[in-house]
Amino acid sequence: MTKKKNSIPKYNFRSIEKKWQKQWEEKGVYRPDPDKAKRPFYNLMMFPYPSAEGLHVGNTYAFTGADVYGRFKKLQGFDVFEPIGLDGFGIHSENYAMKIGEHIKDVSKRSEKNFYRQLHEIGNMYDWSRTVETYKPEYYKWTQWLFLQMFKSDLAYQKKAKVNWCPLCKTVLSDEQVIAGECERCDSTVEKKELKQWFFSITKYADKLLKNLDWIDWPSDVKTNQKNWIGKSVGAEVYFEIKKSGEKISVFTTRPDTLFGATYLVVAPEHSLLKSEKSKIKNQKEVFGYVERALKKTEQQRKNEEKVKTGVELKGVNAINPVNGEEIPVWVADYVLAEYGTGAIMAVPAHDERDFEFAKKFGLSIRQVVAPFYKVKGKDVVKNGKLWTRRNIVNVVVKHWKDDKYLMINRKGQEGETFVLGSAKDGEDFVKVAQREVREETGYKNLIFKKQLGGKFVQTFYANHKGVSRFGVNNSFYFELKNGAMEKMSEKEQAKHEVMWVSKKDVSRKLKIENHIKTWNRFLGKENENCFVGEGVSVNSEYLNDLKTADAKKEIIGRLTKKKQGKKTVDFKLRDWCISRQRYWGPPIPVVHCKGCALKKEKIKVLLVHGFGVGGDSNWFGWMKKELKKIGCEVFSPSLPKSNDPSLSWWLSELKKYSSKLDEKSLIISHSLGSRAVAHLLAGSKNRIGKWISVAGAFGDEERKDRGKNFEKFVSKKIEWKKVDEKIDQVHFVLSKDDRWIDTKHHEKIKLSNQINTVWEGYSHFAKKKYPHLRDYIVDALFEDVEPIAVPVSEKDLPVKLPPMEDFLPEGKGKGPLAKNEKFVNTKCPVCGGQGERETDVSDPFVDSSWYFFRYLSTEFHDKVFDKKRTKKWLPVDSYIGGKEHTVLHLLYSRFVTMVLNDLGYIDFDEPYKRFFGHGLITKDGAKMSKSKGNVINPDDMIKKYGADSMRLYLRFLGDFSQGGCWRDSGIEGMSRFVNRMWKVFYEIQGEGKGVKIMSMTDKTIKVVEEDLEKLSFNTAVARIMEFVNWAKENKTDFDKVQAVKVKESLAFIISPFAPHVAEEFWSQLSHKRSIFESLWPKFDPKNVFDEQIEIVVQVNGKVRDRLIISRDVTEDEVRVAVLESEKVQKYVGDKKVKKLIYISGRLMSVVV
RNA sequence: GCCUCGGUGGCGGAAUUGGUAGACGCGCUGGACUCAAAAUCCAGUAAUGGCAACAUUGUGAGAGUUCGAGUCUCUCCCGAGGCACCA
Repeated sequence: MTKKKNSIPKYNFRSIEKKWQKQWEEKGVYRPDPDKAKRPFYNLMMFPYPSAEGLHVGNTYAFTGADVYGRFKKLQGFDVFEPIGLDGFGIHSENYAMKIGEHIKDVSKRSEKNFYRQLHEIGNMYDWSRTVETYKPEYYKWTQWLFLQMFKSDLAYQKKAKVNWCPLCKTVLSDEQVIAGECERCDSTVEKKELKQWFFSITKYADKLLKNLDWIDWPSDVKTNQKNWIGKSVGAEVYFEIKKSGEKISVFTTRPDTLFGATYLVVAPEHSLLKSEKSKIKNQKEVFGYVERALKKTEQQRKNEEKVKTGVELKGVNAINPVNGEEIPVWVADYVLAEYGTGAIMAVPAHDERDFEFAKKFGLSIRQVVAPFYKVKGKDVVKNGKLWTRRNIVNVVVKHWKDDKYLMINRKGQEGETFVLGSAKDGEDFVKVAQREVREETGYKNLIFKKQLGGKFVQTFYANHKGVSRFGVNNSFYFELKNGAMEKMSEKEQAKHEVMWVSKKDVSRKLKIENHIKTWNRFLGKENENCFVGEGVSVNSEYLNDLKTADAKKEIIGRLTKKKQGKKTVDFKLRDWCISRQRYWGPPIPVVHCKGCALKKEKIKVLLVHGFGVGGDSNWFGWMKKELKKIGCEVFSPSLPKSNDPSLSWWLSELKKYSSKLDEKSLIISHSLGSRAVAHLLAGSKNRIGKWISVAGAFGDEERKDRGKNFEKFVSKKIEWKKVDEKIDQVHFVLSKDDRWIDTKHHEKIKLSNQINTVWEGYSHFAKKKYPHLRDYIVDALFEDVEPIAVPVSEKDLPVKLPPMEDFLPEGKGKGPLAKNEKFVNTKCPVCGGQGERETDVSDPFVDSSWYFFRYLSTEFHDKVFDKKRTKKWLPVDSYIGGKEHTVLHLLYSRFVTMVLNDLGYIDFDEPYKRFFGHGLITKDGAKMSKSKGNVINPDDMIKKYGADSMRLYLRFLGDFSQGGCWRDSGIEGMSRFVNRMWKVFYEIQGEGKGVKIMSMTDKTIKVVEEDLEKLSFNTAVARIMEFVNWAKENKTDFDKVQAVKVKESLAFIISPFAPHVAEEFWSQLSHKRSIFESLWPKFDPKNVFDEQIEIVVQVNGKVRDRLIISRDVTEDEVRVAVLESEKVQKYVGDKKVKKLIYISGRLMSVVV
């Protein structure tokens, strides 16, 4: 059998792809040395959330796209690090597990395996020795570490807050996860719930997050998204005094220049003024009824009722405008939000649409304080903020007494017709001026005033006859004539103007002057200037008059600040980041709630009062004192005078020294006769005291009277229990049945309102040195009212492992499933060692993903979050590619975390990503792919059918990477054909031809593909490659030996980022031993990029008429000659004169005739 | 309502940033090979008119700037994404 020479092997993608994937992994081609790499390049892509359904084609699209870029960088000689991991914690995964009734742990295990298999098969250059999974303790140990750093830097805090609660997911959502009042995930209506939550103070970094956007290399739309989210607005706080109360109410405004136009105030339904001024409100029923209804509204209702403004006036409450002392009404309305600004606004209806609508609805006054400003032909006649010469101008529209015609005049010697106009002095009645002007210029005298046409507007103009720049403050009026009666006019006056009546239609045509066009438009109702929100020139504002908005703002803020009536402020829309999640599948927040520590912090004072015949440290007192000091109490245990013959008054005067130090949180412990003394002490005490624990208290009157006169007096004095009751919150009477001195019956007779009788056995009269049981009892009583404080778990105890739990379902009561796990909850306090309770919330999965890129390079270190040196070497990330849907949340959070780590000195940069690129979405049949629509493409099927290379190529080709595109089955079909064609062409080129004359194609292609790759313009790069293959095919038999190698090597290179397996196969066919990805991208020869012959387009009057093929280095003169000689040009030029010749070098010549 | 990005053949999409509109691919039409089909190969393919060379029109609509506009300016229409009573 003779083997056919140079037979073409079949393109068997299955075996090729497997072969190369295996070799890459074995040889570690994609494992850069993290410490020694010379040209590090961190090519990051957003790690996926591993759904159980497996990799989505959308993921494939994103990942292979990022990989193309990474491979290109590798070919350029960079040590590219391209890691992958799984963002597996979170509600997504948990909900899915719940749905299919399996445990989340099992589901995750399976998903991980499946995902990693798929991620291998797409042929990316991942470094598989460094993966990161957020749900593994090795990882979340450091997520918890991050929380601790936040906690220590006062950036993590707990707060009771109204939060977004999703009733279906049974957890809290961040503002970012609420889309138009609905849960991002399950679309149920989000409720407001008051819960204690953990927050990160991202707002402390608002300014920096915003500022850095100025210089980071990100697409502008991503930047604007972030800018809007941060929502900085610069403005002022202005303080309004409430009349007859002295209380000041602060409002926030971005337009302090409109202060003179503030005609009322509005407060949010939550505003404190409603409480503080409650007594003054005359219509309380109405007001508080409204407030109650407003507060009950859900987000959904607010959304539905959007823009229908409601509100109630607080009758009897008036505010005083600080700039003019004017009294203005105060309203409550839910269009004012409590969370933004100060929860109160000054309403300027003339210049704010919401206020305008509100004022119109409730008949509140509207005052114009800003006039729109029109510049005439770019001439700005403002100097030092002031306009030059000012004129009040009156424009007058006059309607005929019978016809629908309007009065116009034509000034002799001037072009065009105008309405009657004149100027007025300040303070003059403009209506009268208008009438006067009409009379003087036209003679008509019976004018009826109809209305003013809109507010003032300002316009600059050049007063020709005076030779100065002026600005006019225009006022437009509309009059009707009662009849044609006229005044006699002098001939001189008559000669000045020609008067005419013009129909509505013609008026528009005749008007030439801007202010009259404006006037006319207002008359026609085309221009609504009642509410003007733009910037302009201040009017009706005393000292602000004639100032442009920007200057007026500065002026008013200056004045307010001086008089302490306001100040410049900045407000943000950004809120703190709520990280608590009441779910199971997340990293437990590493905090213990400890009462012991809270107690220590509070330094509770305890007074020990001993009994008959002993001292302050007798019996168990000395020991108890130590015990109480241990838990942080301040203990007094005085030895009372002459305890063998005790006088009540002596004892009391001694005790009073201490009782004056006690307060409502303090505790008194007394024994035996001491209790009796305490009862008297309390009865006569001025201050209230928290608790009293009386042990074996001697309150009876039948006790032994044979101990002396003083003692007798002591026990016979009656106790005023009623008074005692008023001074004490809680009383414990601790007794022992076998006490031979004390009868328990005495205690039963005492009936205090908060009295607890505790009777034990075997303690006799409590005269021993130690009673641990009593101590515990006392400590419990102390702890009862103490709010525990949050104590961080110590770093060496991390991770706080998520305990295995069979039942991980949320209950929806505001606490997470971990709360059900007593073994988890009960723990030792890391600070005091006492009994503590673990926090049962887990943290938001966005915390996991806010720092993962720090971890990849340090996965082998278990004693530090990351290696400083490596981080310095590789970060910030060189290229970050991911979905646009994360442009607000994830990117903002990770920027925040980076800034914090920078401030804490862990890193020396404050932005995590040098370059971010947001890719588009991939759709099917014009719709998003989703399981419910049944239009999901599974990458597994495609790889099986066409191979990873064809799929990778097709995904690059179907559209611009940043725009996304539409998946079509016929498209990948075509791409598969192309790959086969290319395969064949590669083998068909034998290099046995005579040589091809023009070889510029190779260099040109390398150049353009290189440029496209750098721009991530993958679709055009693929098109270029196709052109190259078409060209190679056309010339396949003509290449000589040298040319053949060049063409084949070039092909291997340009295809390699897209179809790495095929490229590698080509490369090895060319007898290379090492991977193509270990060699360098070919350099094109600039000389070869240009063709010898170029084509010059010839246009006549902008239309293409001819093309000249000409040598590359022609001069302009030579082109000109050739062009003018061209027959086709001659035909179009004819005998017309050639006006001009425009030459674009090497491209085009345009003949203008 | 506001902000951002888009609107180009039958379809996905190109166009050096003001300089040949429709690269490249899909689809379609015709042809070759085949008994036939698939695959493959060759040719054509914006519209209109013409046998043809060629001419005219043409980048959502209208206007403008320019020798020349898909690209710049203004007005409007449509679509996508984001924000939404943020003072």
